[in-house]
Amino acid sequence: MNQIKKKRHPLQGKQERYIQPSILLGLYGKPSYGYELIQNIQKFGFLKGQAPPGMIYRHLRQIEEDGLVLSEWDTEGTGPARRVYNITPEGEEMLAIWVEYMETQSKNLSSFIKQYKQRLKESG
Amino acid sequence: MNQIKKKRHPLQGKQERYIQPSILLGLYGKPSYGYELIQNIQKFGFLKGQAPPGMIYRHLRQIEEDGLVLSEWDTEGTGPARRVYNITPEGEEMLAIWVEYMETQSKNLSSFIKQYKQRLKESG
DNA sequence: ATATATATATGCTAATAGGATATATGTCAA
DNA sequence: TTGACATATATCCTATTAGCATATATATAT
Repeated sequence: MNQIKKKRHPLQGKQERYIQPSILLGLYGKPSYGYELIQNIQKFGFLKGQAPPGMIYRHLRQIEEDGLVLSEWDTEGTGPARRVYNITPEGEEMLAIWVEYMETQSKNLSSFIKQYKQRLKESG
Repeated sequence: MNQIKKKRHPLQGKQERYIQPSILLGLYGKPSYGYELIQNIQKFGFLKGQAPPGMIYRHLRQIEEDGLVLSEWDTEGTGPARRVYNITPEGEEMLAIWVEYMETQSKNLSSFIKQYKQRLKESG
């Protein structure tokens, strides 16, 4: 009966998974659709395993509502119809903002790790 | 009436703020207490401005329940009594796990940024 | 006396994630 | 030709977390 504890475990809980910028970068330069993005987005490494479909589709509809992407049905080709997304100029701006933020995070993380190792050495 | 939109804005919404590892590193090698940690934790750069007190105290009690820290009241000295926290061995282990995770995130972020800049150059 | 800094704590609401599940279409093999 | 499977999108419910306000109390400075 330690599921309760496990649920509270920080590294099993909510982590920054960068789903929105991953979707935007996945669409940058090349239109795509939910199912394909699910396969591609995990390559960025922020998700362990496959991206949960429900969340990807929710994100896609949300960012379309926010004007970051535009979709249209693609009934051509094989298989079920696909809702194909294109990034908008607003979406590209948002991606740039995300990248700025990620650069800051990356620097903060490096600095944090450095400080940790310093203190580890001192106490070791 | 665009508060609704603003609330949904990703970079104004939930970001990874690394409060738990920041508290743990803040206690690593040196006991401290809530009010002091609030001042110190912002130096890591993950929070814009001051850390929200309510969240810090909630985190502290949570991680004590999880066995990562131990507290005792310090009624000596000036001002109101302080609940002084010490990190436990379990807390140090958890911090090490956090740092591992943060190293991974840092690498993923660098890689993401690199891919973004590559595609920007191609389309530019 | 009273305003301010120090110090901890709780309550309420909104946002997000997790996970299951529903629905539908086309392909392929027995 | 039917049943299994891959493709593809979408929604529902609950648990977790964040955001923010506020309560409470003590010491210090004016």
